[in-house]
Amino acid sequence: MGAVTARELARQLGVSQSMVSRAFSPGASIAPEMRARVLAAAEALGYRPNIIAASLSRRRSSIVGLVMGELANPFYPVVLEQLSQALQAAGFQTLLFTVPPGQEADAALPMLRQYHVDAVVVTSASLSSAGAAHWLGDGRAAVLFNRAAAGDTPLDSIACDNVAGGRMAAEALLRRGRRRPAFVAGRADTSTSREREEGFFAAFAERGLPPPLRVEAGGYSYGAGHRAALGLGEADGLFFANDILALGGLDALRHVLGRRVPRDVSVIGFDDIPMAAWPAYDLATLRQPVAEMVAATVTLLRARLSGAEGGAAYSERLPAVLVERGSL
Amino acid sequence: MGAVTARELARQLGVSQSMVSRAFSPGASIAPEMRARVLAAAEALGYRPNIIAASLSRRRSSIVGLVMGELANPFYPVVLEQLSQALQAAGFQTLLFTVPPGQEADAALPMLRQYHVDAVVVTSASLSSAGAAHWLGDGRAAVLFNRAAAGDTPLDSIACDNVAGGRMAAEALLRRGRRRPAFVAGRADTSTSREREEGFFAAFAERGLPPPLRVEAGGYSYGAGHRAALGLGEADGLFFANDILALGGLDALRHVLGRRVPRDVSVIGFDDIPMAAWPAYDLATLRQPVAEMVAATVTLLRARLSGAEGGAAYSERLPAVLVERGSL
DNA sequence: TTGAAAGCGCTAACAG
DNA sequence: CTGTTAGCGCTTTCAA
Repeated sequence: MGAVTARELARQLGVSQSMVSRAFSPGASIAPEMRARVLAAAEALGYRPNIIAASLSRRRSSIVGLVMGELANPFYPVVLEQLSQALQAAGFQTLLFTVPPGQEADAALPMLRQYHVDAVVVTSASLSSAGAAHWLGDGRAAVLFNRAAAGDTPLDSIACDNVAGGRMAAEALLRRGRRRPAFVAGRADTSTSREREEGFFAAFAERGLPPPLRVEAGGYSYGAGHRAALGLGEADGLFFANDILALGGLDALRHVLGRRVPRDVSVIGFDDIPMAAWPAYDLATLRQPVAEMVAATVTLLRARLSGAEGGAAYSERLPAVLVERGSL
Repeated sequence: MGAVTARELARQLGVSQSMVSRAFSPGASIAPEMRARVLAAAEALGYRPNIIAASLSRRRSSIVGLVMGELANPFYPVVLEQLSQALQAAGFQTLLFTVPPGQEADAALPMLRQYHVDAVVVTSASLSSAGAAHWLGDGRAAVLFNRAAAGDTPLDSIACDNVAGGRMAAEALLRRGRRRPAFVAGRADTSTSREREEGFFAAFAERGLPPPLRVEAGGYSYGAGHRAALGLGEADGLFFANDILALGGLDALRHVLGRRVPRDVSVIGFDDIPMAAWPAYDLATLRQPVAEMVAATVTLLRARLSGAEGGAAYSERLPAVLVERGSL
């Protein structure tokens, strides 16, 4: 380990080791010339502060834990990439934990604690109230991304306005003159599916129309969407809880049930994953504003980490955008 | 920070703090009863060793840096998920770095050094010789996943046998009686594309057949594959450097060029991403043995980290499997 | 087997 | 602005 330390560098410069530390600490009180001299020497010797040691001393790791499930849903790799890059840009590193789909993020918490991560972002998985309470009680930050906090759990959350999105899906189908709508739910334990369903059904109820059909796919996969669609032969307008389900449904409709889209049936999804735009699918959908959600998450994290501890849980809902494509 | 420390725990037990440390160190010399007593108390008080402190002291972080680009290619989320879970199971945590596609992993190295990660796994990006030398010179481990080391760089690498895979693609097309084959390359700077091409061309050359046509997509995306296929109107058998390119090509063939697959033209890809199996594509491909590659990577990492420093660079090539589907 | 003591490399008061 | 002095929480000799 040829790693040169601050002490070593200081010795060579004939200054105290503190000066090296200060040279690398943004707001520290150090003469500009001194800082320049130290940085130059550091550059020359290849010195870089040891973040592990700094973390121990500062009691702050600059590491954010990211808990993910469902990486198989193409929406999440996009989220992961953007989130990781935004965090990097904000000076955080990302410690990644993957949990099996449907399992709670709680399992990752002990590890996250041991690594003393500053904050945790949970996406495509949920955090139990107990887990959250334990975590927050420790003075750490936690943000749910694309998830709502369960019931009374006082957790920050950044997501898109799923209820409004569900309503927009309903309106789009109604504008196309669809009279026999149906909703394909994902897993009952995900807030996204529940909220989208809520908005979808509300739009029909408010117009005095009968409620749509409903089936539950039970998961978020192409195969689950495929199977779910098979039971919806008589519907003429299908709203799937997300795109990956919709793609599976679309193929079932066309290749198994022999129905034409959109002539016989309109299909609309949610997320706007890359595949939705492919010509083979050309799937209408509600686009989640991922970039804005990521930015909001990073902003929130910084506020929580620098600002006043506590404060009420913050929840932001960004609007989804209807993307009309050939399947509608 | 209510975090209880080893000293605190030791005080309550009336033992030395060293004993707490030993209780948590697998091979330490400590009486079984003592260990049990410590662990019980730890459990009761919610004590967990602070890994940051341990890392500083032990000069080993149990963190593996994972450098990725191209998360947009559906092959990599699968890799990421499996790799991260295998590493977790092996007692490592994953610090994730994403680099823009086409950029070298070198940019992440300084950060990785600062965090004193034990090893780095690079996938869907490459590591320059200079970067690798610098890294390895420091006594750390590095493994390329799904990449070959460039030229003389002495880097460990785990990948599938791309050359043999390319050959299998050629043979599959020949068995279908295709006479005007073409290869769609990805980026020239990726070893995967070059090796698959090599095997593909070799198969024709060995049979005294004229070399296939060749175009370069210039990247790994659906759109790049789509564009590349447009210039291949006269070919009757297309081998794409990977599946995501092939899917784009398939759509261009069918929806733009109006050619029927496989009647007019056979298409074959590489990787076996989930979408390849979807009915809308039903793409023949060469499946990479991801699980085996991941296992080999973890095994190699453990050997490098515990075993003798140095030793020659190790390179393992696992066989790809031909998956025949409707596009062939 | 156990305890004492010396760090790991850095940050953060506290004086000057 | 700069140097000195304590630690951060754990691992690891070295004696006992």
